[in-house]
Amino acid sequence: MLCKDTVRGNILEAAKKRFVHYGYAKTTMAEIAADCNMSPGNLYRYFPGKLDIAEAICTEAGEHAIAKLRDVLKRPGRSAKERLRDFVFADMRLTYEQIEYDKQVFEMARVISMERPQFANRILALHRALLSEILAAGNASSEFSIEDVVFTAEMLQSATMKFRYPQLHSKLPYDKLERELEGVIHLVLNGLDDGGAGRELPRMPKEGLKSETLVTI
Amino acid sequence: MLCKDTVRGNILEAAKKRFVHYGYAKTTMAEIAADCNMSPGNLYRYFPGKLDIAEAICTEAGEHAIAKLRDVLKRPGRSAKERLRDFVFADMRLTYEQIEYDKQVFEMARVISMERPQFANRILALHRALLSEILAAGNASSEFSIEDVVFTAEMLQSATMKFRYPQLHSKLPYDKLERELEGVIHLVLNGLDDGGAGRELPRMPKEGLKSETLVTI
DNA sequence: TGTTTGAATGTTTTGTTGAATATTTACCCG
DNA sequence: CGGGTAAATATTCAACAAAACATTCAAACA
Repeated sequence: MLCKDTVRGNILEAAKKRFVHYGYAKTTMAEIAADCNMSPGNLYRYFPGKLDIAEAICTEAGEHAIAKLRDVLKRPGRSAKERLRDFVFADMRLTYEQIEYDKQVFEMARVISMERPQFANRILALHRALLSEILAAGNASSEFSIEDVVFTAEMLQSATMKFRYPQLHSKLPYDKLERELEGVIHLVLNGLDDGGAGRELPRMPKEGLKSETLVTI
Repeated sequence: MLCKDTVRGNILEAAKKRFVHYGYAKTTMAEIAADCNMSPGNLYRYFPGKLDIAEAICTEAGEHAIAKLRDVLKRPGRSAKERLRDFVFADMRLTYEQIEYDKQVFEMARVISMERPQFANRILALHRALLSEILAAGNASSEFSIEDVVFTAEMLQSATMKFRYPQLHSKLPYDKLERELEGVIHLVLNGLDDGGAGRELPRMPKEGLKSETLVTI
């Protein structure tokens, strides 16, 4: 959590409250300063600008989410494949809930990834590291025999990107997303040879799905 | 091609020239009409509105692209897996070139998918049908044993969406995209068991790639 | 009667201006 | 000096007027 003891932490706390409640754009530096009993100018002694305050908040939140995902992997007695499924589904649910929960967080995230492309990269790198861990564990248990774990993790991240950036699938409701992720992860885990995505999946009724599988850009 | 003999085809030709050269927004109905030696009002006898002209043009272009992809599948002596690779790579190259080639086409496509969600769905359905053909052929040759071809085609489309909607990967240069598609399609064709994405791929030097695999939203 | 026109209409875009707000700077205090 | 302020400046935003435009329609045409 953001430490309230330091001036810097104090600022972050105050800003976070405002950003989450009123949104990034609707929050002024003057307001944040007032909440901290200081003048607007003084904020610039602690952060280069407004965006950097938001970035610090989001970094903290992102790392917190990664920590949660790490917890998911701690569950004992799961095979590597099961862990991989656990992971991607937990991941999708986390981000989806985050977005649903409030639009303000979403706004912040969008602004930051627009203005600071490197921000998302840092979070993605952490995420990729977890994927690598899963794959490496699968190698260790002889469940997989993956030559280049890091590269494969990158590819997995690529294949499931759609389920982690809800901006990209705005129009798809959660149940359809879940169905797609189920199919994709099955393809990845088993390949096409063993019956494709269709076998042994908990299937949904099919009518009405075809024409709505769209990512509306 | 858009037939220049009919009034309707004439309008489409004129509009296409303007849209491609000046962009959708910067083209006025009056200009299109002037190019066809008619008054603006008369355009509405042939199309409900400006957007419908653009939609007709894009539908034609989309079907043309699908036809090209169909040609790719005609190449003899390829296994089903090879055909699948051929297909997705040709597809990516086609759309990428289209976008690179000029921003105006891109603008049109975006406007249409915003205002006419069903438009993209129709093209996606055609695309999915081709995927189904490939899978069915693979079943016929015993290369695959896919139970539900249509569902699996949907999943494949989902997994490779990123490579077909360049909006989503704006920041990735073509060679990196190709590398990712290579990895993803390998995962899908062979699953994780046989060495993951890393084996037997024409690999690139790895430095500098990690932190740029980002979809900047 | 089937086409075309071009002015009329209402909507969208564009341009402008003043106010809000982010950021900087010069200055104070202990 | 570290820690702060408050006024000065630069940028962004919002409201509103003007212009451009898509669309409509009554009239002309053939």
